[in-house]
Amino acid sequence: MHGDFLLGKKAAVTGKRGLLEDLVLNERAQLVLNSIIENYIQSSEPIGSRTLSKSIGVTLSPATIRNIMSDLAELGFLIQTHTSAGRVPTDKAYRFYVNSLSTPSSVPEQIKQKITLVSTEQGMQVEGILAEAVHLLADLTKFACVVSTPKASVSRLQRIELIKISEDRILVILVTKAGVVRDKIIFVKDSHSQDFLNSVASFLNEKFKNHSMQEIREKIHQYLVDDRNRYHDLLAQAVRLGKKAFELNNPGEMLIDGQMNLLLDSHFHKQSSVRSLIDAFNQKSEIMKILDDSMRQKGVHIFIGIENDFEQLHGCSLIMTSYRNNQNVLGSIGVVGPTSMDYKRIISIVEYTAKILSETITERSYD
Amino acid sequence: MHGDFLLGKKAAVTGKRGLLEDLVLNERAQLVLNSIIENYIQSSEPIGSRTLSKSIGVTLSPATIRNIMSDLAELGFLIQTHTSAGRVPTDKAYRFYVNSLSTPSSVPEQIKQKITLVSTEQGMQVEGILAEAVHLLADLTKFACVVSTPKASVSRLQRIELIKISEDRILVILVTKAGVVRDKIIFVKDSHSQDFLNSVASFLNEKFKNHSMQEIREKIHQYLVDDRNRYHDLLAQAVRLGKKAFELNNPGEMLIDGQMNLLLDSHFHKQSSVRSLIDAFNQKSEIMKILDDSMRQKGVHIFIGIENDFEQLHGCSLIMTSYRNNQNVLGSIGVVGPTSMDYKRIISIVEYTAKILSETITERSYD
DNA sequence: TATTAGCACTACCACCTAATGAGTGCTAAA
DNA sequence: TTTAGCACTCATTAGGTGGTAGTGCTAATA
Repeated sequence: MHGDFLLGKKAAVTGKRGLLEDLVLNERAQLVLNSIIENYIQSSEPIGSRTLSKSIGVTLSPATIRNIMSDLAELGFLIQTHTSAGRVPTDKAYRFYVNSLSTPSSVPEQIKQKITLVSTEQGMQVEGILAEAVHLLADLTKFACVVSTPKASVSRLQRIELIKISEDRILVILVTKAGVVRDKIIFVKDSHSQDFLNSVASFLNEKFKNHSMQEIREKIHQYLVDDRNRYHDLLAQAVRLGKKAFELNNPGEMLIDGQMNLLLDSHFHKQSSVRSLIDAFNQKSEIMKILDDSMRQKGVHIFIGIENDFEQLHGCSLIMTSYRNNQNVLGSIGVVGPTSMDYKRIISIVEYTAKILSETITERSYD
Repeated sequence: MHGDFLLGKKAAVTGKRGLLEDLVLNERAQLVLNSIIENYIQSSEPIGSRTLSKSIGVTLSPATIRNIMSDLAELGFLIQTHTSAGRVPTDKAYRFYVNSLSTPSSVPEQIKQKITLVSTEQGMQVEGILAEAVHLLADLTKFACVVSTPKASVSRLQRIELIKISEDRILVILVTKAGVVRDKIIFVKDSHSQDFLNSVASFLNEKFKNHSMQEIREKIHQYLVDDRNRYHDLLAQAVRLGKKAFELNNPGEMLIDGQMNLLLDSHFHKQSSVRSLIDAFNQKSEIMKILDDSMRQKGVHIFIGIENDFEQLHGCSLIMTSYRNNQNVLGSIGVVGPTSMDYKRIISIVEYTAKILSETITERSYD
């Protein structure tokens, strides 16, 4: 293969190729590639050999650069839109570039200040804080941003209240450790007195405080199948009401902001891609999956182009990370933008926003 | 003035002109105007005399139609984008057209069925129902749709609960007659026992049930300034907590859906107008004003072009109406689209959706 | 052997031109 | 009062041109 000589020593010695992680380009090729990528991120226009030979630090003639570019193209890092056009980085190139970003660049003071503004208001609830965070992120990045609300199943119970609202309706209030208040109304056949509901509530509080909703549901299920509990009246009723109360019927929600930013972005101006983008954002469940995935991992999670599982977002890159209260992961927040986004900048902003968001929520939590 | 002969008898006799309401065009002019508008709504392209002479029912030569069109243009109903282009209706024309729509067209069965689907799920809260309604509306109309959540100040109290969450935090739950549950956390200096909070809550419930939040705030204010109450301890504390609890800190919210639809619409494809549209939707307070306005009036409220007070929406038409629980107006819902929208269709859909929305919410209310 | 200069070639782009066609207004005839 | 006819306007389209930014290849150079 032609491009072989571009491979750095490590790869040349071990002979490993094809696996991206092991692929090491020689210094000059790397310089050229990075330079192309950074130029393209700036200009959004195909980069030619002459342009590059000027903007690059080292003195290399256009012809030399052409040779290098040609090899990089052969290795799949660059493509041409047409014969006589400059080169454009591929997803593979971005991946290489992002992997080579060692030191996470720090957020400029000016932007830090903007982010610190999040939710100074005391009365603000968690949902409000999330909305503000995602709005801020959209504003700073000029891309679409998403945040998932704290997962009901993993949140831990701080307090439950049962309030009789009418003969057949009971208002259930769940307060989680993270400070999220969820309310829902359950319908019952038999009327219960408020006093009775209070006993049930304090029973549930005592038994289940600090447990996750998931655990609670499992325990309730055990009670239900255990015959011995059948004759204990309060217990039986409590369990029956508790089952309804802890049934989660909201499938986990997410907030989106700045979708419109994407439509303005020149990269998505082709009619077709706009359509599918809109569809993508209407299909929240798919995006939710990606958010869920990045909850399970530490640090910032980057999906470039086709690396995410949602086909309609294959033309985008996603930068996702989780937010926490203390050490408990609650949900994730991130950015959806063109593959040619300014990764350094966006990654640092997402990271910092998530950090501030975590701190703000932790302050308000009951742990 | 040239166009005088187009005026119908009523106007010609009374001599009233200039006021749009009194302006009556003769039958043929009206036919031509309506035909132009309906054609334009369909095609979004300037209508020429020849095209019209074919599509119009009556046999009129292009030349005759040209004469009529020329007069209509002079009266301000039509404009030309350039000399040799066909004619396009003005805002004034749409207003005339909408005013002349006497019988509200009925919603096709097929669409009715779709709308009936709203919120069959029992556990759904009011906010969820609103979200579904606005999403449905956006889907059916393919425009941007907005709905305001029930105004806190006019909603009437069904029940208040105070729950001690930590030494300095109290969770306040407000349930309104319309079935809306609002929760917020208030911070207090002195710790209170749950028992005490219960007494305060039952005092507040007794005193204020069925009163609007606005009234309640006023009454609490009276208590506060009345010296006689100063020595009654429970009362004084109750009032103090109540003041905090009923302070409304959410400025009234709104849900938006289908903004992206507008950006796809050919009418907004000029770069400049897209920008300002996006800005418009980010500035929710202005749209909120319009929604508030249309709460105060009965029936469907139509703003054509510059008729609304928000300059950035001067290129749009808005179809707004209120939704209710029983007879109490809670908020409003509507559509934002191009001035050349299919008024008949959109009006009927908005009307019907609001009707179904009202019914659904009424079913769940406590009145 | 690696680099570079030179050259032929390609394809987009911006510009111009001419032809087309859908529209108008005006006038005179029906 | 209506309409046919005609001259005119102007957006749109297609074809043609030159310029430009890029390429690949080859031969000369360091």
